Amino acid sequence: MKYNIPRGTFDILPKDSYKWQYLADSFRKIASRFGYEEITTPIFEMAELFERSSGESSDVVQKEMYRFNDRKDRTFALRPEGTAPVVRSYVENHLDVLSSRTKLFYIGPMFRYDRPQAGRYRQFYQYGIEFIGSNNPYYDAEVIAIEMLWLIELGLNNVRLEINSVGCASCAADYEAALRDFYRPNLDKLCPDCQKRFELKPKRLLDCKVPSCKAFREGAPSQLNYLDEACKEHFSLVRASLDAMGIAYTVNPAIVRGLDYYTNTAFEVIYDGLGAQNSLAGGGRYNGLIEQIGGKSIPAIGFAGGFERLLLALEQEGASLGSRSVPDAYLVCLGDKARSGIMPYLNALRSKGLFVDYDPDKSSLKAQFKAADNSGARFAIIVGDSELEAGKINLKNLQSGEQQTLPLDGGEAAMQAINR
RNA sequence: GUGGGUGUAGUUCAAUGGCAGAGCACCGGAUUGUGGUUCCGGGCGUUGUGGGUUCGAGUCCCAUCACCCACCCCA
Repeated sequence: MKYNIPRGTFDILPKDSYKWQYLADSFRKIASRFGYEEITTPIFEMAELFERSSGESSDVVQKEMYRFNDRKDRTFALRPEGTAPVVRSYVENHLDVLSSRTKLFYIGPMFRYDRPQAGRYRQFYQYGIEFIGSNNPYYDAEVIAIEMLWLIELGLNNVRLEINSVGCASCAADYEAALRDFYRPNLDKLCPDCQKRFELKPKRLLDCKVPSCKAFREGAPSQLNYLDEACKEHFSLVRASLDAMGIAYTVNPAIVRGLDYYTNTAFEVIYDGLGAQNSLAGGGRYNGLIEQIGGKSIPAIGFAGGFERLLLALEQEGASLGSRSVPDAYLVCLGDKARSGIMPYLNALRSKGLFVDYDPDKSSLKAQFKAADNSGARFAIIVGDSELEAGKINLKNLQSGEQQTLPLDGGEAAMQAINR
Protein backbone atom coordinates (compact mmCIF):
# COMPACT_ATOMS: atom_id res chain seq x y z
CA MET A 1 0.00 0.00 0.00
CA LYS A 2 1.44 3.30 -1.04
CA TYR A 3 -0.49 5.92 0.89
CA ASN A 4 -1.49 5.86 4.50
CA ILE A 5 -3.73 8.11 6.46
CA PRO A 6 -1.73 10.62 8.52
CA ARG A 7 -0.97 9.49 12.02
CA GLY A 8 -3.56 10.40 14.59
CA THR A 9 -6.32 10.87 12.04
CA PHE A 10 -9.11 8.54 11.03
CA ASP A 11 -11.64 8.02 8.28
CA ILE A 12 -15.30 7.99 9.14
CA LEU A 13 -16.53 5.14 6.99
CA PRO A 14 -20.09 4.64 5.76
CA LYS A 15 -20.75 2.01 8.38
CA ASP A 16 -20.18 4.64 11.09
CA SER A 17 -21.16 7.89 9.40
CA TYR A 18 -24.71 7.78 10.67
CA LYS A 19 -23.48 7.88 14.27
CA TRP A 20 -21.58 11.10 13.70
CA GLN A 21 -24.54 12.60 11.90
CA TYR A 22 -26.78 11.55 14.74
CA LEU A 23 -24.58 13.26 17.32
CA ALA A 24 -24.24 16.43 15.26
CA ASP A 25 -27.97 16.63 14.56
CA SER A 26 -28.77 15.94 18.17
CA PHE A 27 -26.39 18.65 19.37
CA ARG A 28 -27.86 21.15 16.91
CA LYS A 29 -31.29 20.41 18.31
CA ILE A 30 -30.46 20.80 21.97
CA ALA A 31 -28.45 23.97 21.30
CA SER A 32 -31.28 25.52 19.36
CA ARG A 33 -33.71 24.75 22.17
CA PHE A 34 -31.65 27.12 24.30
CA GLY A 35 -31.55 29.71 21.54
CA TYR A 36 -28.03 29.07 20.27
CA GLU A 37 -27.25 29.43 16.57
CA GLU A 38 -24.54 27.81 14.53
CA ILE A 39 -21.40 29.62 13.52
CA THR A 40 -18.80 28.15 11.19
CA THR A 41 -15.31 29.59 11.05
CA PRO A 42 -12.31 28.57 8.93
CA ILE A 43 -10.15 25.59 9.73
CA PHE A 44 -7.12 27.87 9.90
CA GLU A 45 -6.51 31.29 11.35
CA MET A 46 -3.54 33.54 11.93
CA ALA A 47 -1.28 31.71 14.36
CA GLU A 48 -1.07 34.80 16.48
CA LEU A 49 -4.76 34.57 17.34
CA PHE A 50 -4.13 31.37 19.26
CA GLU A 51 -0.77 32.44 20.63
CA ARG A 52 -2.31 35.53 22.19
CA SER A 53 -5.51 33.96 23.45
CA SER A 54 -4.38 30.56 24.66
CA GLY A 55 -1.16 31.91 26.08
CA GLU A 56 2.39 31.63 24.83
CA SER A 57 3.28 29.23 27.62
CA SER A 58 0.40 26.82 27.05
CA ASP A 59 1.21 23.37 25.72
CA VAL A 60 -1.21 23.93 22.89
CA VAL A 61 0.82 26.83 21.57
CA GLN A 62 4.24 25.54 22.58
CA LYS A 63 4.16 22.14 21.01
CA GLU A 64 0.76 21.08 19.73
CA MET A 65 -0.12 23.63 17.09
CA TYR A 66 0.13 22.88 13.39
CA ARG A 67 1.69 26.04 12.02
CA PHE A 68 2.51 26.84 8.44
CA ASN A 69 3.44 29.78 6.30
CA ASP A 70 1.64 30.66 3.11
CA ARG A 71 3.21 31.99 -0.08
CA LYS A 72 3.34 35.49 1.28
CA ASP A 73 5.04 34.19 4.39
CA ARG A 74 2.17 34.86 6.73
CA THR A 75 2.02 32.41 9.61
CA PHE A 76 -1.20 30.50 10.05
CA ALA A 77 -2.23 27.63 12.26
CA LEU A 78 -4.78 24.87 11.95
CA ARG A 79 -7.17 25.73 14.73
CA PRO A 80 -6.38 23.85 17.95
CA GLU A 81 -9.57 24.99 19.64
CA GLY A 82 -12.80 26.74 18.82
CA THR A 83 -13.27 29.64 21.17
CA ALA A 84 -10.65 32.04 19.82
CA PRO A 85 -11.94 31.82 16.22
CA VAL A 86 -15.51 32.37 17.36
CA VAL A 87 -14.49 35.41 19.37
CA ARG A 88 -12.42 36.70 16.45
CA SER A 89 -15.48 36.42 14.24
CA TYR A 90 -17.69 38.03 16.87
CA VAL A 91 -15.38 41.03 17.08
CA GLU A 92 -14.68 41.25 13.37
CA ASN A 93 -18.36 41.09 12.39
CA HIS A 94 -19.51 43.44 15.15
CA LEU A 95 -21.99 40.92 16.46
CA ASP A 96 -22.11 42.89 19.71
CA VAL A 97 -24.07 45.71 18.12
CA LEU A 98 -26.82 43.38 16.89
CA SER A 99 -27.78 42.29 20.35
CA SER A 100 -26.63 42.65 23.92
CA ARG A 101 -26.11 38.91 24.06
CA THR A 102 -24.98 36.43 21.48
CA LYS A 103 -25.58 32.69 21.65
CA LEU A 104 -23.40 30.60 19.38
CA PHE A 105 -22.50 26.99 18.82
CA TYR A 106 -20.10 25.27 16.48
CA ILE A 107 -19.20 21.80 15.28
CA GLY A 108 -16.03 20.92 13.45
CA PRO A 109 -12.54 19.50 13.36
CA MET A 110 -9.71 20.81 15.51
CA PHE A 111 -6.02 19.94 15.24
CA ARG A 112 -3.34 19.29 17.78
CA TYR A 113 -0.01 17.60 17.25
CA ASP A 114 0.04 15.16 20.12
CA ARG A 115 0.85 11.51 20.66
CA PRO A 116 -2.27 9.60 19.63
CA GLN A 117 -3.95 7.54 22.30
CA ALA A 118 -7.38 6.17 23.11
CA GLY A 119 -9.75 9.11 22.73
CA ARG A 120 -7.01 11.46 21.57
CA TYR A 121 -6.33 12.25 17.94
CA ARG A 122 -4.47 14.85 15.93
CA GLN A 123 -7.58 15.78 14.04
CA PHE A 124 -10.56 15.54 16.31
CA TYR A 125 -14.13 16.74 16.14
CA GLN A 126 -15.48 19.17 18.67
CA TYR A 127 -18.81 20.67 19.49
CA GLY A 128 -18.92 23.84 21.47
CA ILE A 129 -21.12 26.53 22.94
CA GLU A 130 -20.24 30.17 23.44
CA PHE A 131 -22.40 32.66 25.29
CA ILE A 132 -21.21 36.22 24.91
CA GLY A 133 -22.62 39.31 26.56
CA SER A 134 -23.31 38.86 30.26
CA ASN A 135 -21.59 38.07 33.51
CA ASN A 136 -24.86 36.85 35.02
CA PRO A 137 -24.21 33.55 36.82
CA TYR A 138 -27.40 32.23 35.31
CA TYR A 139 -25.56 31.88 32.00
CA ASP A 140 -22.78 29.86 33.59
CA ALA A 141 -25.45 27.44 34.69
CA GLU A 142 -27.22 27.62 31.34
CA VAL A 143 -24.27 26.49 29.27
CA ILE A 144 -23.54 23.72 31.75
CA ALA A 145 -27.19 22.71 31.59
CA ILE A 146 -27.01 22.35 27.81
CA GLU A 147 -24.21 19.82 28.10
CA MET A 148 -25.69 17.93 31.02
CA LEU A 149 -29.20 17.71 29.58
CA TRP A 150 -27.81 16.62 26.25
CA LEU A 151 -25.77 13.81 27.76
CA ILE A 152 -28.81 12.55 29.61
CA GLU A 153 -30.88 12.71 26.44
CA LEU A 154 -28.25 10.73 24.61
CA GLY A 155 -28.43 8.08 27.30
CA LEU A 156 -25.25 8.81 29.19
CA ASN A 157 -25.99 8.83 32.88
CA ASN A 158 -22.74 8.05 34.62
CA VAL A 159 -21.05 11.38 34.20
CA ARG A 160 -19.65 13.68 36.83
CA LEU A 161 -19.74 17.44 36.73
CA GLU A 162 -16.90 19.15 38.52
CA ILE A 163 -16.76 22.90 38.93
CA ASN A 164 -14.33 25.42 40.26
CA SER A 165 -13.66 29.10 40.18
CA VAL A 166 -10.26 30.40 39.16
CA GLY A 167 -11.26 33.96 39.94
CA CYS A 168 -10.54 37.08 37.97
CA ALA A 169 -7.04 38.03 36.82
CA SER A 170 -6.10 39.64 40.12
CA CYS A 171 -7.41 36.76 42.29
CA ALA A 172 -5.49 34.35 40.10
CA ALA A 173 -2.28 36.32 40.48
CA ASP A 174 -2.65 36.43 44.27
CA TYR A 175 -3.28 32.72 44.33
CA GLU A 176 -0.31 31.86 42.15
CA ALA A 177 1.92 33.86 44.45
CA ALA A 178 0.53 32.01 47.47
CA LEU A 179 1.03 28.66 45.76
CA ARG A 180 4.64 29.46 44.92
CA ASP A 181 5.25 30.53 48.50
CA PHE A 182 3.78 27.25 49.67
CA TYR A 183 5.86 25.04 47.37
CA ARG A 184 9.10 27.00 47.38
CA PRO A 185 10.67 25.30 50.45
CA ASN A 186 10.27 21.88 48.76
CA LEU A 187 10.99 23.00 45.23
CA ASP A 188 14.11 20.87 44.80
CA LYS A 189 12.27 17.73 45.93
CA LEU A 190 9.53 17.97 43.28
CA CYS A 191 9.58 15.95 40.08
CA PRO A 192 11.14 17.65 37.03
CA ASP A 193 7.72 18.28 35.49
CA CYS A 194 6.58 20.00 38.65
CA GLN A 195 9.67 22.18 38.73
CA LYS A 196 8.64 23.44 35.32
CA ARG A 197 5.06 23.83 36.49
CA PHE A 198 6.26 25.93 39.39
CA GLU A 199 7.54 28.48 36.92
CA LEU A 200 4.95 28.30 34.19
CA LYS A 201 1.69 27.23 35.71
CA PRO A 202 1.77 26.71 39.47
CA LYS A 203 -1.86 25.54 39.53
CA ARG A 204 -0.78 22.43 37.70
CA LEU A 205 1.24 21.42 40.74
CA LEU A 206 -2.02 20.36 42.31
CA ASP A 207 -2.83 17.58 39.90
CA CYS A 208 0.57 15.92 39.51
CA LYS A 209 0.23 12.16 39.78
CA VAL A 210 3.71 11.43 41.05
CA PRO A 211 3.27 10.07 44.62
CA SER A 212 6.14 12.07 46.08
CA CYS A 213 4.66 15.29 44.71
CA LYS A 214 1.22 14.38 45.97
CA ALA A 215 2.61 14.30 49.50
CA PHE A 216 3.71 17.93 49.31
CA ARG A 217 0.21 18.93 48.38
CA GLU A 218 -1.05 18.51 51.94
CA GLY A 219 -2.22 21.83 53.21
CA ALA A 220 -1.74 23.64 49.92
CA PRO A 221 -3.76 26.83 49.64
CA SER A 222 -7.01 26.57 47.72
CA GLN A 223 -7.92 28.97 44.93
CA LEU A 224 -11.32 29.33 46.52
CA ASN A 225 -9.78 31.04 49.53
CA TYR A 226 -8.14 33.63 47.33
CA LEU A 227 -11.23 34.86 45.53
CA ASP A 228 -12.14 38.47 46.04
CA GLU A 229 -15.65 39.37 47.17
CA ALA A 230 -17.10 39.74 43.69
CA CYS A 231 -15.66 36.44 42.45
CA LYS A 232 -16.75 34.62 45.58
CA GLU A 233 -20.25 35.99 45.16
CA HIS A 234 -20.32 35.01 41.51
CA PHE A 235 -19.25 31.46 42.24
CA SER A 236 -21.84 30.98 44.92
CA LEU A 237 -24.55 32.28 42.60
CA VAL A 238 -23.42 29.84 39.91
CA ARG A 239 -23.77 27.01 42.38
CA ALA A 240 -27.17 28.27 43.45
CA SER A 241 -28.32 28.33 39.83
CA LEU A 242 -27.11 24.79 39.27
CA ASP A 243 -28.88 23.69 42.44
CA ALA A 244 -32.06 25.39 41.28
CA MET A 245 -31.83 23.55 37.97
CA GLY A 246 -31.32 20.26 39.74
CA ILE A 247 -27.89 19.73 38.22
CA ALA A 248 -25.58 17.75 40.49
CA TYR A 249 -21.92 18.72 40.75
CA THR A 250 -18.93 18.56 42.98
CA VAL A 251 -16.60 21.46 43.64
CA ASN A 252 -13.06 20.49 42.72
CA PRO A 253 -10.53 23.24 43.44
CA ALA A 254 -7.94 21.33 41.39
CA ILE A 255 -9.71 21.93 38.08
CA VAL A 256 -7.41 24.03 36.01
CA ARG A 257 -8.00 24.91 32.42
CA GLY A 258 -5.12 24.59 30.03
CA LEU A 259 -5.79 27.80 28.18
CA ASP A 260 -4.91 31.11 29.73
CA TYR A 261 -8.06 33.00 28.92
CA TYR A 262 -10.31 31.47 31.54
CA THR A 263 -11.65 33.49 34.47
CA ASN A 264 -14.03 32.63 37.29
CA THR A 265 -16.07 29.53 36.52
CA ALA A 266 -14.21 26.49 35.22
CA PHE A 267 -15.85 23.12 34.79
CA GLU A 268 -15.30 19.70 33.42
CA VAL A 269 -17.59 16.79 32.58
CA ILE A 270 -15.99 13.45 33.29
CA TYR A 271 -16.92 9.95 32.28
CA ASP A 272 -14.96 7.23 34.06
CA GLY A 273 -14.27 4.32 31.84
CA LEU A 274 -12.48 6.02 29.00
CA GLY A 275 -9.02 5.43 30.41
CA ALA A 276 -6.71 8.38 30.75
CA GLN A 277 -8.66 10.64 28.41
CA ASN A 278 -11.73 10.76 30.60
CA SER A 279 -12.81 14.34 30.07
CA LEU A 280 -15.86 14.55 27.81
CA ALA A 281 -16.20 18.29 27.84
CA GLY A 282 -14.75 21.26 29.57
CA GLY A 283 -15.05 24.97 29.60
CA GLY A 284 -15.44 28.08 31.61
CA ARG A 285 -15.84 31.80 31.68
CA TYR A 286 -13.53 34.07 29.71
CA ASN A 287 -14.40 37.61 30.66
CA GLY A 288 -11.17 39.14 29.38
CA LEU A 289 -10.74 37.39 26.06
CA ILE A 290 -12.89 39.58 23.83
CA GLU A 291 -11.09 42.72 24.85
CA GLN A 292 -7.77 40.96 24.48
CA ILE A 293 -8.62 40.05 20.91
CA GLY A 294 -9.48 43.64 20.10
CA GLY A 295 -13.14 43.97 21.01
CA LYS A 296 -14.86 45.73 23.86
CA SER A 297 -14.75 44.41 27.40
CA ILE A 298 -17.56 41.88 27.20
CA PRO A 299 -18.00 38.90 29.52
CA ALA A 300 -18.55 35.44 28.06
CA ILE A 301 -18.66 31.77 28.91
CA GLY A 302 -18.50 28.58 26.90
CA PHE A 303 -17.38 25.01 26.66
CA ALA A 304 -16.34 22.40 24.15
CA GLY A 305 -16.53 18.65 23.99
CA GLY A 306 -15.12 15.92 21.83
CA PHE A 307 -17.21 13.66 19.64
CA GLU A 308 -14.69 10.81 19.70
CA ARG A 309 -14.81 10.36 23.45
CA LEU A 310 -18.53 10.91 23.58
CA LEU A 311 -19.00 8.18 21.00
CA LEU A 312 -16.76 5.81 22.95
CA ALA A 313 -18.70 6.49 26.12
CA LEU A 314 -22.09 6.08 24.44
CA GLU A 315 -21.07 2.82 22.83
CA GLN A 316 -19.82 1.60 26.16
CA GLU A 317 -23.18 2.42 27.69
CA GLY A 318 -24.99 0.70 24.85
CA ALA A 319 -26.86 3.88 23.94
CA SER A 320 -28.71 4.09 20.65
CA LEU A 321 -26.95 6.14 17.99
CA GLY A 322 -29.47 6.01 15.19
CA SER A 323 -29.09 3.55 12.38
CA ARG A 324 -27.73 3.19 8.92
CA SER A 325 -30.41 3.79 6.32
CA VAL A 326 -31.72 0.74 4.53
CA PRO A 327 -33.52 0.61 1.18
CA ASP A 328 -37.29 0.74 1.12
CA ALA A 329 -37.20 -1.65 -1.79
CA TYR A 330 -34.80 -3.63 -3.93
CA LEU A 331 -35.51 -4.00 -7.61
CA VAL A 332 -35.24 -7.56 -8.94
CA CYS A 333 -35.25 -7.86 -12.72
CA LEU A 334 -35.58 -10.79 -15.09
CA GLY A 335 -34.78 -10.41 -18.74
CA ASP A 336 -33.22 -7.70 -20.84
CA LYS A 337 -36.48 -6.13 -21.87
CA ALA A 338 -37.57 -5.82 -18.27
CA ARG A 339 -34.25 -4.28 -17.32
CA SER A 340 -34.47 -1.50 -19.83
CA GLY A 341 -38.23 -1.12 -19.72
CA ILE A 342 -38.36 -0.66 -15.96
CA MET A 343 -36.00 2.31 -15.85
CA PRO A 344 -38.71 4.99 -15.99
CA TYR A 345 -40.51 3.27 -13.13
CA LEU A 346 -37.33 3.02 -11.07
CA ASN A 347 -36.72 6.71 -11.58
CA ALA A 348 -40.30 7.54 -10.68
CA LEU A 349 -40.05 5.70 -7.38
CA ARG A 350 -36.84 7.49 -6.52
CA SER A 351 -38.18 10.89 -7.41
CA LYS A 352 -41.14 10.21 -5.14
CA GLY A 353 -38.66 9.83 -2.31
CA LEU A 354 -38.28 6.08 -2.00
CA PHE A 355 -34.85 4.56 -1.44
CA VAL A 356 -34.74 1.88 -4.13
CA ASP A 357 -31.61 -0.17 -4.67
CA TYR A 358 -30.77 -2.01 -7.88
CA ASP A 359 -27.74 -3.84 -9.24
CA PRO A 360 -27.71 -4.44 -12.99
CA ASP A 361 -24.63 -6.67 -12.66
CA LYS A 362 -26.45 -9.31 -10.70
CA SER A 363 -28.02 -11.66 -13.21
CA SER A 364 -29.56 -14.60 -11.44
CA LEU A 365 -32.71 -14.28 -9.44
CA LYS A 366 -30.96 -15.92 -6.53
CA ALA A 367 -28.17 -13.40 -6.48
CA GLN A 368 -30.60 -10.51 -6.66
CA PHE A 369 -32.67 -11.79 -3.77
CA LYS A 370 -29.57 -12.41 -1.78
CA ALA A 371 -28.45 -8.84 -2.40
CA ALA A 372 -31.91 -7.63 -1.43
CA ASP A 373 -31.65 -9.50 1.87
CA ASN A 374 -28.19 -8.19 2.58
CA SER A 375 -29.26 -4.65 1.88
CA GLY A 376 -31.92 -4.93 4.56
CA ALA A 377 -34.61 -3.80 2.14
CA ARG A 378 -38.14 -4.33 3.38
CA PHE A 379 -39.56 -5.03 -0.05
CA ALA A 380 -38.52 -6.51 -3.35
CA ILE A 381 -40.00 -5.24 -6.56
CA ILE A 382 -39.96 -8.10 -9.04
CA VAL A 383 -40.34 -7.45 -12.73
CA GLY A 384 -39.93 -9.83 -15.66
CA ASP A 385 -40.67 -9.40 -19.34
CA SER A 386 -44.21 -10.73 -18.92
CA GLU A 387 -45.07 -8.28 -16.13
CA LEU A 388 -43.69 -5.41 -18.13
CA GLU A 389 -45.85 -6.41 -21.08
CA ALA A 390 -48.92 -6.72 -18.86
CA GLY A 391 -48.22 -3.36 -17.20
CA LYS A 392 -47.77 -4.86 -13.75
CA ILE A 393 -45.12 -5.31 -11.08
CA ASN A 394 -44.83 -7.72 -8.15
CA LEU A 395 -44.21 -6.27 -4.72
CA LYS A 396 -42.94 -8.77 -2.20
CA ASN A 397 -42.65 -8.15 1.51
CA LEU A 398 -39.31 -9.73 2.36
CA GLN A 399 -40.16 -10.29 6.00
CA SER A 400 -43.53 -11.94 5.61
CA GLY A 401 -43.02 -13.36 2.15
CA GLU A 402 -46.37 -11.97 1.02
CA GLN A 403 -46.49 -10.86 -2.56
CA GLN A 404 -48.98 -8.66 -4.35
CA THR A 405 -49.40 -7.53 -7.92
CA LEU A 406 -49.58 -3.80 -8.51
CA PRO A 407 -50.10 -1.73 -11.64
CA LEU A 408 -47.01 -0.35 -13.39
CA ASP A 409 -48.10 3.23 -12.73
CA GLY A 410 -46.12 6.34 -11.87
CA GLY A 411 -45.05 4.71 -8.62
CA GLU A 412 -48.16 5.70 -6.64
CA ALA A 413 -49.38 2.18 -5.87
CA ALA A 414 -46.00 0.92 -4.66
CA MET A 415 -45.46 4.10 -2.69
CA GLN A 416 -48.71 3.55 -0.87
CA ALA A 417 -48.13 -0.15 -0.25
CA ILE A 418 -44.60 0.42 1.04
CA ASN A 419 -45.46 3.28 3.36
CA ARG A 420 -48.43 1.49 4.84
C1' G B 1 8.48 14.54 23.78
C1' U B 2 9.15 9.65 27.35
C1' G B 3 8.16 4.44 28.58
C1' G B 4 5.67 -0.54 27.80
C1' G B 5 2.92 -3.90 24.49
C1' U B 6 1.31 -5.62 19.60
C1' G B 7 1.76 -6.14 14.01
C1' U B 8 0.04 -13.07 9.60
C1' A B 9 -5.96 -13.05 4.12
C1' G B 10 -11.28 -7.97 4.11
C1' U B 11 -11.85 -9.49 9.51
C1' U B 12 -10.99 -12.63 14.05
C1' C B 13 -7.11 -15.75 14.88
C1' A B 14 -3.68 -20.45 14.07
C1' A B 15 1.19 -22.25 12.39
C1' U B 16 8.46 -26.55 17.51
C1' G B 17 13.50 -22.18 13.20
C1' G B 18 11.42 -26.69 8.31
C1' C B 19 5.38 -26.95 2.43
C1' A B 20 1.70 -20.15 5.42
C1' G B 21 -3.72 -22.42 7.50
C1' A B 22 -8.96 -22.17 9.68
C1' G B 23 -13.73 -19.71 11.14
C1' C B 24 -16.57 -15.50 9.67
C1' A B 25 -17.35 -12.20 5.70
C1' C B 26 -17.24 -11.77 0.40
C1' C B 27 -18.00 -13.71 -4.90
C1' G B 28 -19.86 -17.63 -8.19
C1' G B 29 -22.75 -22.08 -8.99
C1' A B 30 -26.70 -26.16 -7.85
C1' U B 31 -32.86 -25.93 -14.90
C1' U B 32 -32.00 -16.63 -15.08
C1' G B 33 -39.22 -16.97 -12.59
C1' U B 34 -38.95 -16.15 -6.14
C1' G B 35 -34.48 -14.90 -1.01
C1' G B 36 -32.80 -16.10 4.23
C1' U B 37 -31.19 -22.73 5.44
C1' U B 38 -28.08 -26.40 2.96
C1' C B 39 -24.36 -28.26 -0.55
C1' C B 40 -20.24 -27.37 -4.07
C1' G B 41 -16.50 -24.14 -5.86
C1' G B 42 -13.36 -19.61 -5.41
C1' G B 43 -7.21 -17.39 -1.39
C1' C B 44 0.53 -17.54 -4.42
C1' G B 45 -1.03 -13.23 1.43
C1' U B 46 5.33 -8.53 -0.36
C1' U B 47 3.52 -12.61 7.39
C1' G B 48 3.69 -3.81 8.40
C1' U B 49 8.56 -2.14 5.96
C1' G B 50 14.05 -2.51 5.48
C1' G B 51 18.32 -4.93 6.95
C1' G B 52 20.90 -9.01 9.68
C1' U B 53 21.81 -14.20 11.82
C1' U B 54 20.88 -19.20 9.62
C1' C B 55 21.33 -24.60 5.00
C1' G B 56 16.44 -22.58 6.04
C1' A B 57 12.97 -16.85 9.40
C1' G B 58 5.92 -15.59 10.24
C1' U B 59 9.11 -17.48 14.31
C1' C B 60 15.67 -15.09 16.51
C1' C B 61 18.43 -9.95 16.33
C1' C B 62 18.60 -4.56 14.78
C1' A B 63 16.25 -0.43 12.68
C1' U B 64 11.89 1.86 11.04
C1' C B 65 6.60 2.67 10.52
C1' A B 66 1.71 1.96 12.37
C1' C B 67 -1.71 0.78 16.17
C1' C B 68 -2.86 -0.03 21.48
C1' C B 69 -1.78 1.36 26.70
C1' A B 70 0.37 4.69 30.18
C1' C B 71 3.16 9.39 31.24
C1' C B 72 2.28 14.24 29.54
C1' C B 73 -1.60 17.24 27.80
C1' C B 74 -6.47 18.11 26.85
C1' A B 75 -12.28 18.10 24.80
